[in-house]
Amino acid sequence: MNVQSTVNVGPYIIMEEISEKKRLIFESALDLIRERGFHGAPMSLVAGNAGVAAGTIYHYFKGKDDLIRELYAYNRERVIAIVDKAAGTGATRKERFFNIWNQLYEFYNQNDNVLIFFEQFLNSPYNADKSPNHLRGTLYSFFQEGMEAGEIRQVKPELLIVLTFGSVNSAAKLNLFSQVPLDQSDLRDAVEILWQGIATG
Amino acid sequence: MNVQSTVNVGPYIIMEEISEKKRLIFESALDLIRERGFHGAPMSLVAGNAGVAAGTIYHYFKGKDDLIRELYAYNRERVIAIVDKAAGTGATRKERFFNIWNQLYEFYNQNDNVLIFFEQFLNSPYNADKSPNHLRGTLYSFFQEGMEAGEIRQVKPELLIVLTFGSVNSAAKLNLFSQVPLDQSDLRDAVEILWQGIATG
Amino acid sequence: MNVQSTVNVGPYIIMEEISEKKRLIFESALDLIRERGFHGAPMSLVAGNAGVAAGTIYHYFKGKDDLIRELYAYNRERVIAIVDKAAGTGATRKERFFNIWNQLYEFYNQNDNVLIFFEQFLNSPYNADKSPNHLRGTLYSFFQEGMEAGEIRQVKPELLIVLTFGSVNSAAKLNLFSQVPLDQSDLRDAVEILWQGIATG
Amino acid sequence: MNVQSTVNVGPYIIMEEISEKKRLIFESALDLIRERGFHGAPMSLVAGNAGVAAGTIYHYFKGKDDLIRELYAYNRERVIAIVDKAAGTGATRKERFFNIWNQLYEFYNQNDNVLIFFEQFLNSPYNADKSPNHLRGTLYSFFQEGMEAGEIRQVKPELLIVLTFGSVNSAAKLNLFSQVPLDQSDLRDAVEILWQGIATG
DNA sequence: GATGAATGAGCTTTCATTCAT
DNA sequence: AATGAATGAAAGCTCATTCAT
Repeated sequence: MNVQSTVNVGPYIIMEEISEKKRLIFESALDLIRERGFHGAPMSLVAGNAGVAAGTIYHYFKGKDDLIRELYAYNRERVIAIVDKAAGTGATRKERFFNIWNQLYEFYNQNDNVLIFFEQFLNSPYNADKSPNHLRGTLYSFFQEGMEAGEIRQVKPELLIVLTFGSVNSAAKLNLFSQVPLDQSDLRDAVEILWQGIATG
Repeated sequence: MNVQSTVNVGPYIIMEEISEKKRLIFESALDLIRERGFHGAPMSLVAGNAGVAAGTIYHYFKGKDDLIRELYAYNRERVIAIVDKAAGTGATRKERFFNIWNQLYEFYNQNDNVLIFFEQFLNSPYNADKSPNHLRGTLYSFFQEGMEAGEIRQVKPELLIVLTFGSVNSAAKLNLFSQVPLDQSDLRDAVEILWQGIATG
Repeated sequence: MNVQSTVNVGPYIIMEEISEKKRLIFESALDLIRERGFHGAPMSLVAGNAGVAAGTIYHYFKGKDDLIRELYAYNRERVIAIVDKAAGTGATRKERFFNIWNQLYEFYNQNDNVLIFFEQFLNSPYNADKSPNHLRGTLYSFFQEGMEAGEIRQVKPELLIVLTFGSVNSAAKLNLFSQVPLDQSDLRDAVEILWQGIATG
Repeated sequence: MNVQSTVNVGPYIIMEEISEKKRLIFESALDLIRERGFHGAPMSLVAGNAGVAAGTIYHYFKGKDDLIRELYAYNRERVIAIVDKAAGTGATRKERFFNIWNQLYEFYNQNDNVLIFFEQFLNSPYNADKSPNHLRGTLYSFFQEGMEAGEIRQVKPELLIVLTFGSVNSAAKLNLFSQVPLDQSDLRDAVEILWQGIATG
């Protein structure tokens, strides 16, 4: 099955497999965009680095726009899966929050091409309305329930969501791209700053 | 004196004047990039919307790269000027922090073309090393002095800087581009969350 | 017996059978070319609309050129068959001429895809020398004999042939593609105009 | 003035001048299409044979479609001008008809690229409705007045128009592209056949 | 015979840049 | 300084054709 999407299999949401060719094209595009931006990722190069002919991409995607958008949807699912999994691990809400933050950080840190791609995509005309994403879903419930339990400050959940993603992104970019690498202690600082701000008392 | 740069005049950092034509070109480029991305801002359109001929741009800029980079430098100065000014207003450190955050938010909220441009630029190949910016300067001293005074948590100042900018950006984008507009109360929440996280006791 | 050609079987010229697949491919190509021109009839679409795979066409034709040329040859035979049949029906030469003209008109009127295809083909590089067709054969003899019998004006038979086909085509295209539909009376006008011009006395 | 169109200057309809570059591009396209068809006339070749760069064409035409359509409109005007001029020369209606037919024949005979282009264009998807052209205008009035004067058979004028053009085209193509060249006597035959058919008495 | 994924040459078109005016 | 016609490299994409299955 080539269409990237999700299916419900028992209690878990899993990503359907994507064809090997599609994965190669995704990987190639992701790396090129990270390295050279949308403009520096012509279809010919995406194809070349993926080891396929230029025309082959058009069997899997309607065009460059479609490729970019599917690339985003695919990686968005990866991030959602990380949040979903981390949100289920930990005894306390605080522990679960720390797990979410740390797992996201770890993911971006090891997949800086996704991090860069996301930021390029979200602020580009490909993402027509430039709306932030992930505003619904697990994280929304996580914060809402925390507020109901009196553990989280009464704030619009969407605000908490974007502050969380913003915090992870800022830390990851600082570590990856500046002369200021972050060690474990710095990361604890970063997540504690956020938690202390959003937790009650 | 067309080259955009900064000079120290007594205690103030001021921006040198830029020619009217340059300003028109900047404005045109900023709007086009916001609306259509780098890819949708060809020099001919930048020129057209600025009311000049295509060739004219090349009297002011070496090429498109140069234009983009100068556009960034110019707006970076605007942001620095806002931080510098806000950092000097307020009785307490907390007040000054709130002013900085709010002034930045206000600026991005009223200049979403700058916000979008920044995010596109910083993650693009134009910004070769993708290094976050603003890591030195007024904000650095602001946090450092706060730590020395025991009012700010002992954390790498660069981390505090990116978290601050990240927080402002996240809030501004949420307000501008989502279906979740932020009112004054939400904004107070946002800045308080951050301050509570970085302030001691 | 897939190769399309003609054989003489007794007094009749008959078309050899063509395979069902070939017929489907011909029909598909004819309709696509009529609707979208050569340029809008890619092999993949021809195959798709014929209900076969792209590769299958290459079992029946050497390539697109070959397909087009065979398509022409096939329909040329259909037209020749119509002329041949009509030329044998009618008591007088005039009656037979009217039958030829009317049968041709009827054929084109009911097969506008053939009409359009012919005009596209004959003026295209597929028909390298752009030579008009049907210059020999039944119609040639028909006119020659008419001249010998003193019933037809002494003119180069080829001229009479192209004027006849031109007259039928012009009328059919007027009826099919303009806002000026032709009724039975108009058709009689058309053929009478031609006959009055070529008949003696 | 670059836009090809017509203006009324006193009693004459004249064609506005078109720019030299445009004329070169038209000429190049016409020759290539004649020689190789639409498919064999890529923009790069059209440009090359016109002595301009590929991009230059796009200063004068929106795209290939636009070029083709303007090419048609331009040559259509040339043909209309010929008819208009010839229709005004000659003492009798018959003389004028002969002049129209002969001038048209002469034009196509000397501009076979126009003849071939017309036939390709009219039957192609460029001419979306495939409607025959020239159905109104000078020729329409010519036949209508002839009928009112009792000199021309009572027939739908549009039918007479397409028969006239069809007759000229058939003769020109026979002469140009077959092994049957037409001499002056043949041409007189051709036009007399038509006139005898459409004239009364 | 039949398939359709894969190929890659070649198409139309865009656009940063130049330069004669 | 200012113009904008002209350039031509390079982009996205199509499609006739092949070939492993």
